[in-house]
Amino acid sequence: MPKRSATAVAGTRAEVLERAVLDASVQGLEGLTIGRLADQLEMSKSGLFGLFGNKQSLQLATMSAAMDDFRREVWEPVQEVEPGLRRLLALSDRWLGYHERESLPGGCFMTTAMVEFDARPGAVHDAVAEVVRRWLSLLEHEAARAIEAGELPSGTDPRQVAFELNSLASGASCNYTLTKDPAVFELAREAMRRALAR
Amino acid sequence: MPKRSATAVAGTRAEVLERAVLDASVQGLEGLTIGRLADQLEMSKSGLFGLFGNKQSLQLATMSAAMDDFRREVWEPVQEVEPGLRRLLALSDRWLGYHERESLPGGCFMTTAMVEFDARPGAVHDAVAEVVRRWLSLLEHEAARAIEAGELPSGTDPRQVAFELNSLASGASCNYTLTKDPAVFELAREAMRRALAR
DNA sequence: ACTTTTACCGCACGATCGTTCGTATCATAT
DNA sequence: ATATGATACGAACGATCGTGCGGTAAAAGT
Repeated sequence: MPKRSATAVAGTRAEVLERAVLDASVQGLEGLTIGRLADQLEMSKSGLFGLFGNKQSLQLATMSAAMDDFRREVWEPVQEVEPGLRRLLALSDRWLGYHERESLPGGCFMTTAMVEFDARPGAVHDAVAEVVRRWLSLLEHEAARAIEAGELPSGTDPRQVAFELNSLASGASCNYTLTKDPAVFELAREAMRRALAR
Repeated sequence: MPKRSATAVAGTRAEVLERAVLDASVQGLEGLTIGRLADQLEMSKSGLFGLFGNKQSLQLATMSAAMDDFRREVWEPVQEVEPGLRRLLALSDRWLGYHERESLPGGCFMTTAMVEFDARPGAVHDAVAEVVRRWLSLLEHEAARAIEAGELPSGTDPRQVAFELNSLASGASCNYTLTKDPAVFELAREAMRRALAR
């Protein structure tokens, strides 16, 4: 006797992924375990397994879900701010806020996945690399608009801006998760402001 | 029949830890496996296990060994540079150089351990937190000397400097390990110089 | 009303994990 | 020469991992 109707499939998948994102942010994508996940959701291992086919697909889907959440919570809200410097400032603030309110118990998901798979070949590595590349591209693009508009000195390297903002936000998140000292967010806010005020 | 004399015990331990550091930089401290380590070193699982008593001790010893290497390769060489700004600049350069020459296949060990254990309670978490705290303290102390000497504007927050340098170096290492694009080190060098030239 | 598909389950598999135990060999001290 | 402690070994343990198989009940299609 199935616990859910056929029309609730997508619902089940979403529930699993929601839980998986929380789990993986703490234990890592490799530390994700089908058995533990099934226990937490009070469903069978094989049932959960069948939803994804293999662990790697679960890992990829989990990362995808985490990225969706990040995009929804951080990127999309600042799309109403005018492009360029203003948007980068708003983004920095919202980005840090996302980590500050502990949206994920294990801190920045992208950083966790990146550090975990940066030196391991495979499909997950490639997916992580692509996600990071795209995110940095977005930041670069926005920085480029700010430069065009004269809001940043001409000659500024957009990659430079993107790298600095990303490193600072990532560093803040890790540091906070480790120490639970919210003061790092003020340090990061200040540093990101300075990176955007040359 | 033992393969090594009793006086070579410390040598065996050192060999194991050397290998463990390389392994853990890629697989993480949790991904470290006694069996795999034993295979690589062509010794028995139980023999290797006995050297440490339990896995957690192996993890702690491995991190300690990695930190020793980092201190030897990065921190100690710049002790001959005069304290303050000059030393911070030399440190930044040497720090990035350490990662640039791929001293560890998995990139920055401290970052790997930090991201892996930041949200998991236990002895390893506490050890990582202590290592990070001490490293940031060193950076802060050096920044404070630079401020005293007037090499950085008075009113500068040493914690701010330490946080920025650490985030940038860490970000550069992760990014490089993921993409193998050495250009990120130039971005990091530039950013660290700017963080030290206010 | 009957078939097919979907969604899930229980069970079991081989592999690998950390760990324990008993034992054999060497270095050293007596 | 003998006893002792350190070092490393092989074998085995219970647990847990990802995964495959066969079945069952509900939903969907006809």
